Amino acid sequence: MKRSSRLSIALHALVHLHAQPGKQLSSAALATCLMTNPVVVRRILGELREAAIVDASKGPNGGWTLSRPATEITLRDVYAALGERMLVRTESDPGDVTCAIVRSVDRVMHDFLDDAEALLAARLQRVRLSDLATDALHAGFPRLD
Amino acid sequence: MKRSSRLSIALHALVHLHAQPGKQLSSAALATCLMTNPVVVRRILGELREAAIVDASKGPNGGWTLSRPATEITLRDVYAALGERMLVRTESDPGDVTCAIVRSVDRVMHDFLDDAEALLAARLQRVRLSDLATDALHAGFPRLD
DNA sequence: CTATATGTAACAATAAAAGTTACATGAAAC
DNA sequence: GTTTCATGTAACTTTTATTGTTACATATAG
Repeated sequence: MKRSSRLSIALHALVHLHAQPGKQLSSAALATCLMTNPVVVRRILGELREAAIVDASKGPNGGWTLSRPATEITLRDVYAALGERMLVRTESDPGDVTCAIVRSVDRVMHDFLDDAEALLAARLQRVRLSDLATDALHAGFPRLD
Repeated sequence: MKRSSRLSIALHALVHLHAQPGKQLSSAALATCLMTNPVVVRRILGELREAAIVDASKGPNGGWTLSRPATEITLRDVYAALGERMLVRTESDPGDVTCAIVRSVDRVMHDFLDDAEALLAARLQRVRLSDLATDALHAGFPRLD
């Protein structure tokens, strides 16, 4: 599989959970839907559980459910829960930081990326999980601007 | 070395070129500064050459120079020349696109990232190479907002 | 012609991400 | 209580992307 599909997998799983409200979906069942491994599902949803986005229950008929309505889950919540950076951080060689130019480049890029990251987060916050689910049927999607 | 340091290396090299105007710096010399390999320098600067940001000349006393003043080179130019995506594209399993949910997630994320990418490019355009170079000496840096 | 630079292909090494196996833990059903 | 079926997690393997390296062709100044 390609790089950084975690967010994609997470969203896909969440939409599946939303599509079957009240039902507990097991990691194995989700793994089949997502064409991946149950452990991968547990790893990713485990992070969402810590962020109180989903709940997990063990034992027979156990599995995953949404902790709250899909209208109250934004993509920012999911993004933050995964602790990922959507922005690729540009990094210099650690042995290279004695050079003033390198430090300057790093500092400027760091500031820029922090700034951009906040901007992205604000935009992600405008998209709700329910928007995603709706979009699976209709083409309409809230404009970002 | 860490992931995606190409932009960082490119900027570092460009500032070095700017710091010694008129002088031709060889890939080997730059590689020493950047703590990397001459071939890596050639690969990266080669892309900048195609974008008419730097010039290369062969033979003795050959090397790299800026094609135009550092005040006329923006970070967007460099970024675009490298053909990189600062935003990590979220990708789904190719065998999975028959699922309406996956396609929906992919479409929404694709739209979102395109949108965000344009936003980032606009911001990068405000930063000139000369700003970076100046920053290597002074702490002042143009505010982004 | 020679020395020295870029240009590039081919390959090796490294690092990050995902996939897999194995097993411990917990909760419901009987 | 014991059986069953789920999550939780550690350890390891596989895969992929990136970077580093070697080798050599090409061009150019002197």
